[in-house]
Parts: sequence; C-alpha cells; structure tokens
Amino acid sequence: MTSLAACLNCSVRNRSFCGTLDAADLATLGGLGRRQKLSQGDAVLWAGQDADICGNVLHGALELIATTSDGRAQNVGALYPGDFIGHPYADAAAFTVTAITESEICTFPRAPFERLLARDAKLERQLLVQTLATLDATRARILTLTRRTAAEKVAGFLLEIAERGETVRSKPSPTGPLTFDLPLNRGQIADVLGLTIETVSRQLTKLKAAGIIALPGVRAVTIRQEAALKAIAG
Amino acid sequence: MTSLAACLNCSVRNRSFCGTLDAADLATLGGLGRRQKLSQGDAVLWAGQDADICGNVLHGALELIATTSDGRAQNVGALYPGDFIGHPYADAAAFTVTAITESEICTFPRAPFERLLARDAKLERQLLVQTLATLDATRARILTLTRRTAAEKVAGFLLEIAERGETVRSKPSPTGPLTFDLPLNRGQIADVLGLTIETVSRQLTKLKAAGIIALPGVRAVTIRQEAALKAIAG
DNA sequence: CGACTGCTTGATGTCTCTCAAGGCTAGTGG
DNA sequence: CCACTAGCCTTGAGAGACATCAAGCAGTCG
Repeated sequence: MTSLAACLNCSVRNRSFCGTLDAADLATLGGLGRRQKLSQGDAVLWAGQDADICGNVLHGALELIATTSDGRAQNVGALYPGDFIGHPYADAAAFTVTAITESEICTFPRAPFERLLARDAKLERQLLVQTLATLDATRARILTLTRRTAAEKVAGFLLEIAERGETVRSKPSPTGPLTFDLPLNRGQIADVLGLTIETVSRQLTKLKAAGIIALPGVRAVTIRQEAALKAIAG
Repeated sequence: MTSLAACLNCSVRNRSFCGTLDAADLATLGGLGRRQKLSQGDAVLWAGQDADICGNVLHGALELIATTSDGRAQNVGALYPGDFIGHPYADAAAFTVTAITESEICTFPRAPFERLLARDAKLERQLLVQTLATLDATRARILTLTRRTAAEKVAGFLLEIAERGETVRSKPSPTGPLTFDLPLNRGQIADVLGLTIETVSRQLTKLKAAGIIALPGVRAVTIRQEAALKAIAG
C-alpha cells in the first residue's frame, strides 16, 4: 500500500500517467499501489500468461522480451522511470517484462485498476495520452533498428545513456568529457540494438581507437568528442 | 457528414474503436465523420505539422513515414482497415501518413473529436484498448524487422496479405490454392520489410522456384503450399 | 515504334554473424 | 598471498546474407 504522501513525493510523478491527478484521485490510486524492488533478472509479467498487474517504473530499467516460435528471445523495447507496465483490458501479456538492472516499480492489481479506470475518466485519459506517446516512440525505434548500421546504433546508444544521466560519474565542466557507467552489459546492449555481443564490442573498440571515447573500465565510458559521436549516430 | 445508417453498415465497424458504440453514440460520432477517398500517394498528415484530423481506415492501406535528419524517408508502419489514424491530444503529428494504395478513410476534425472523447468515456476506453493493441503489434513488428531473415520476412508478408483477404481473386476450395493480388509494388514491399527491391524480387523468385508459390501476374500471387510457406515464415 | 516504369537477374562488395580462442577481473579457497 | 575458477569481454578468421551496381526484360502509354 502506497500512502498519499508517498504518491505526492513520487520521483516519477511528473512523468507518469498519474501525474495530473488531484489529491483525492491520487489517494484512491495510491490505495491500490504497492512499491516493489526488483533485482536484475526478476520478471514481472510473462508472455502468454495472465497479465495480472499493471504499474509504473520508479527507477532502474526493465525490458520487454518477445519469444519467437523457435525459442529465440528478443528484446523489443525498454521501460524507464515513468513508463507504464502491463496491459489493461487484455487477458494475456504479449511480452515478458524483466528487470535489466536493479529497479523499483509501483504495481496495481489489474482488476481493481481497471475498475478505477472505468470510474475515473481523467485517469483513463492520461493513460491514453501516455500510450499514444509510447506508440510514437516505439515507431521511431523501428527507424533506428532497420536502417542504421552497427556504428550508428552503438554511437546513438551511448548518447542516449549519457543524456539520461542516471549513472554519471563525472562531468568536470559543461564542455568537458563526460564519464558514466553503462547500466547494461555487452550482451544486453547487443540485444537492445539487435546486434551480437561481438559486434558491439568491436564498435566500442573502434570508437576508442578513433579517440572519440575512452573505456576507463569495462562498464565505464568517457565521451571525449561528443560532436564526432553525434556525427556517427546520424 | 456520415449518416447513422452509413456507420451501422460500415465495413470496419467490428474492427474499429467505434465498433462497440450504441446507436446514439454512433450518431454523434457519425455527425463528425467525413468519408474521404484517397489516391495512391495522397498524404493525410505531415510529420511535424499540426495533426488536425483523426480517423479510421475503411479500405486500402496507408503508411507511416518517418524522415531522418539527413532527409531520407523510411516507412515505420502500415495502417489497414480498422486502424486508427492520427494523434489526439498532440499538437504535431509524429509521422507523415500517406496512402500506399487507393484508399478510403473516415476522418474527424481533431478538436471536436477530442471534445467527444472527453464526454464519452466508452469511446475513449475503446480508443485506449485499440491503441494498446496497436502498441503490442508495433513491438511485435520490431521482432520481425530485427531478427528475421529476408526469406522469413517475405513469406510472413505474403501470409499476412493473404489472411487479410481484401484482394482475393480465387479460392476454389477451403484447402485449394489461394490466388490474390499484392496491394503494394516491389518497392513498397521492400520498404515495409526493411529490405531492397532486389532482395524482395529474389525471394519471390526463390519461393516460385521451390513450387511454394506461383506468380501468375506481376501483382498476383498463388499460394500453392501454405504449410511450407508458414514453415519458412517461422 | 520508342520511351517509360516496374520487375528480374547477375556480378561484386561489404557488413555483420558465427565459430573459436584467449585475456581480464573478481571472487573463492588453499 | 597466490593459484584457481567463472563470467564477461576482446580479438581473429571465415562464412553468409543482403546491399549495391549494372544490365536486360516485359508490359504500357503516347
């Protein structure tokens, strides 16, 4: 159970569909919510199984995984703080949802959440608005995945993580080199970008050799020439 | 202006978000709707410009086009009968929407449509349900585009068009060979599948050589071995 | 008939995957 | 403190799939 105070102070309040609710509505929703910590690898929903919860990502990152008929698993999207988890009005989840990193989420049991949506048009409206935005973002991702080379994908990925700024280690000056940790290992990056581990590794090595980035640790990245990286990302 | 009778007899009534409305609600919505025929290449919305209309595809096919920073255009999705066009609550359209084939759509001016959504919770609910379904389908498309070979893509595309059954020419018996016309030319197919024209052509030739399909005309396709085609599609 | 458009086919190149081996790092236990 | 192991990462060689470049073919329309 999440208290009203917890909702009001929620870190994703201004990014999530619950952000525009007034205190009364928020209290109702908060009454359903349950905060839950996830370790890396923990699953929240399973493709094909009953999608019994909905929720919000508070911090960390989760991924959507589709499984092909021949058993291969493939990442089809990532969920970051403020993103909505689950599928109201659907009996079965379309994708498996797993924590990529340690994460915290706020979940609602699906049935009462649907009843609340039915009663509260404003909430449903916000969820619609957010879903439409997610749809646009997903379509934009198709552009990235189909017509970009490995170099473009990796460069774009580094910029994306850098901009999110959740794992920044140092940024000596506004124009100075930015150092941060990658929240994903090579295999996970490969999965997100639709590449193989080896190709990701080679592209990073190439960027390092060109002096555009430095790799002070396995997970750490320093962007030395942001303009060059942006040029490669396209 | 669309009459209530026209709405009740609408070919996509059971597939679109307006399908569950009762006569009264349908009359209100119909009062806003305007049927519109499109020739191939006609645009309905332009990326970055004011998204002043919403609507439904009645028949034909439209495509969503994203434009990269360097000016290349890329298909990021297709819209078929029953699919929703546009983006309520957004000022600008994220993608350009263009007719791939001759099409007919039913459009609503965005502002009054939004007011109607706000008044009619049932309508908004249906739009949310449909948008969530589209989001799932779009994510599934990511799987297709990233981890499938050209052969899998083309085979899957043929099955998809065949199942839609809009351009069926003949189907002598439930198990007999199905012949239909492709609604898209080779270039458009290539764009949708993230391939080149040549690769699409080669894959079709290969399927024909294997006896799995026949190509009685440039646009016509006969599926001779559906099971084999499904096996290739995966 | 000639030009045009869309499709097919061939030759070649390149990017990324696959397979394989080895290196680095952290943690474990002697 | 030093082997030892396991997991992750890097690097190399080779293969395969698809793109690119380049003709050539088949309808169609003036």
